[in-house]
Amino acid sequence: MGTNASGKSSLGVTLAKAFDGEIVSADSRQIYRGLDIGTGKLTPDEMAGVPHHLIDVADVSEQFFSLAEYQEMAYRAIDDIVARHRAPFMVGGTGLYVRAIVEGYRFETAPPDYERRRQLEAMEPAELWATLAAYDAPVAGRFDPRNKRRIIRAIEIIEHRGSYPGQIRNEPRFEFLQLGLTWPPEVLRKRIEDRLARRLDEGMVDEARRLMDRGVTPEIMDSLGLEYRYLAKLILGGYPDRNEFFEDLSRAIYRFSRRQMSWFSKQGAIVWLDTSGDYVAEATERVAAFLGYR
RNA sequence: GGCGGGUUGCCCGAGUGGUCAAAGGGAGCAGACUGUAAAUCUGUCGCGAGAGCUACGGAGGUUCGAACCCUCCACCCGCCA
Repeated sequence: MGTNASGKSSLGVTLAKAFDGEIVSADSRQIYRGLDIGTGKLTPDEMAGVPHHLIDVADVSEQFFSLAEYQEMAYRAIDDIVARHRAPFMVGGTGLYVRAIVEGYRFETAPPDYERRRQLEAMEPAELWATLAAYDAPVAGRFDPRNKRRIIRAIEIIEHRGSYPGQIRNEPRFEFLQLGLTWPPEVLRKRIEDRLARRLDEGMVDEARRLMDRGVTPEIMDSLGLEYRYLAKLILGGYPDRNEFFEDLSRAIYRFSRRQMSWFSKQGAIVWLDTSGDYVAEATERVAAFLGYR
């Protein structure tokens, strides 16, 4: 199995084609139907006959698509691919999704309680943290008092099962070859800007407008982050001109990709391809070796 | 030509005699994060290991002490002509 840490490109398709594989997307936004241009989904043509899984499997709504749901669906897809004697290729840059599969995260069964969350959400960070501390002071000490979202989840878990779990043992289910791509900062910037310009040409603004017309609220748009967050702001008149929008968004994407790097570079087993060389060839060799070809 | 306002660190912007290397924001850089992860959150941010050095348009001056007061110069901006 391979994973591509940054940039979609068609490396995944190329490899899947070469090794009789199928793709399992690890992209937290391509999960959603209707987010196409802004997430850079491949067109059927670009997929070149390679089956893609975990794309367009959820609707954008108030209820988020959780990591646990992702894991469950991904496991199912991978098992299915393997059962048909084909090779699964995970592709995508959502670090947490990749890790949940690669390391075999196990989750506390504490499903989100949207009602309760609304109440907690209304609290001030300090108050919220105090609530958690009242349940379990040592656990509260591990959380940043200002990070509401994570504290809310901790409270949710405690209220659901009575206590906060200690270290949960992972159960990796597969063996992985992990491949990653990186570029020098200036190159990365350039690629991001070019890609953004291309998406705009492809009608990204209209896509966002359509979503909003269809009832996706500005709050939800905002929670989707990056393109959709900034697009909503643009559509709602939050930008004096397109240039400022473009700069803001491309910077945000750049920052995000740095965060991705920060995440993946902790992933010890990842093989970073030399992007100044023929990385497609390098990737192909690595995969061949991993799969035991020659 | 006259009167008034302005010039602050990469950018925006606060600061009107000491506690100012200078609030705050942005950008940059680094990082955390096991049920929203393109999310959420944090640290750092003039140079130097340090003593210290360099900085608030420029040059002088007042003062024990100036980004803050005075003088001249430069540029920008309003109103009058």
